[in-house]
Amino acid sequence: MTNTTPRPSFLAAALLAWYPRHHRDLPWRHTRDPYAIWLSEVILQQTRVAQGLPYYNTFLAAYPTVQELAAAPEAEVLRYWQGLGYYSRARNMHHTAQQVVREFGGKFPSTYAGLLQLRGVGPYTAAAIASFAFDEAVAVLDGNVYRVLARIFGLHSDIAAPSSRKEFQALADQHIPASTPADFNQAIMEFGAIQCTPLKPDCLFCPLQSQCWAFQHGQVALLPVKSKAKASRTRYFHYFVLRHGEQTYLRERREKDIWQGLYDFAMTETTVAELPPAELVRHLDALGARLDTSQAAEPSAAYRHVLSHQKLEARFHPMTLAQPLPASTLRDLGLRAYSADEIEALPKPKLIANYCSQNI
DNA sequence: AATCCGGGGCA
DNA sequence: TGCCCAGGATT
Repeated sequence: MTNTTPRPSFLAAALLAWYPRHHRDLPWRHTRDPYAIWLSEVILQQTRVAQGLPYYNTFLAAYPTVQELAAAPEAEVLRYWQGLGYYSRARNMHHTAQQVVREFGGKFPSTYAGLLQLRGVGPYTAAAIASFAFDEAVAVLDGNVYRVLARIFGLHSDIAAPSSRKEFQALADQHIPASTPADFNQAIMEFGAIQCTPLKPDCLFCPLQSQCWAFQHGQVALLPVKSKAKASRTRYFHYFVLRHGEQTYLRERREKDIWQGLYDFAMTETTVAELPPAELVRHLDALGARLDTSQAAEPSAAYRHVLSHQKLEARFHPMTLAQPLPASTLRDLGLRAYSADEIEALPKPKLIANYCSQNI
């Protein structure tokens, strides 16, 4: 009888030897609870560990179980997510939590295919949960894995192109050991995050140096190949910070745009930096805003805020109202008056939270 | 296949 | 200040 257990590939063997000696001690590596693993993986989408770690702890303390997350109001969930960005992640998580509770009796699907059906769970997250929580042998493919594979095997396909996905996935699937899929997935991502970094990788002390195509060919800095994103557009936001007494008016952003579900002020947008004074007057008029004095409504300096795909330049026009805004305005624009404490509790974009912390 | 969706770290 | 990083949904 011959031994049919496949020998681990050089890649798996090297990574599995490297991992125990170098990995970081992170809280989600001490649990097999698919809920906690799911939370950590969604937070870590497009987010570094250092940035996501405090959110993970706070979020898990607020919602220790999927039932508690499902029962929470969406605005509260978004408030915990405030500052983390890509807010659809939080909205999708909330939706999925409710689905898991209602349809699956509070238990997560236990297979890659089942997990993939959940909103906000794509190939990466499904593979991560399936392997970490359920030991399914499905290889994760994140930015770290792309980089490690591209360098080790000298793959020059553009990793930004969806078509290269198959090629990298096939390679990863070929190397993941059926016996320890979770360790392999953790190891290859951690190796990319710590050793085989985007800039200045530690090739000198790399256990894979002798078998790394990029190192052997002096092309480490050239791999992976990744096409650049196109230049982003600039948008100019003009916010009307309307106050009456101790109250300030805000509204929930419902339109299909950035920051859906978060709160900001009444505003208008222009394609040039300046808002002509006549336009300002026209907008205030349309709001039915009766100002307290003939104040010149001096706008704030520009707050610049850079997203990956847009550059925002925001000016704030603080105004004191002589009377509350008319009910028709509140209805039409979705505005509501809030106290300072209530504003603190609302989920807001970083830009607005910054402004409020200095001015409200 | 292309585009949209935040924010932070580092040189 | 500019450059780099990184999954999923939508169209």
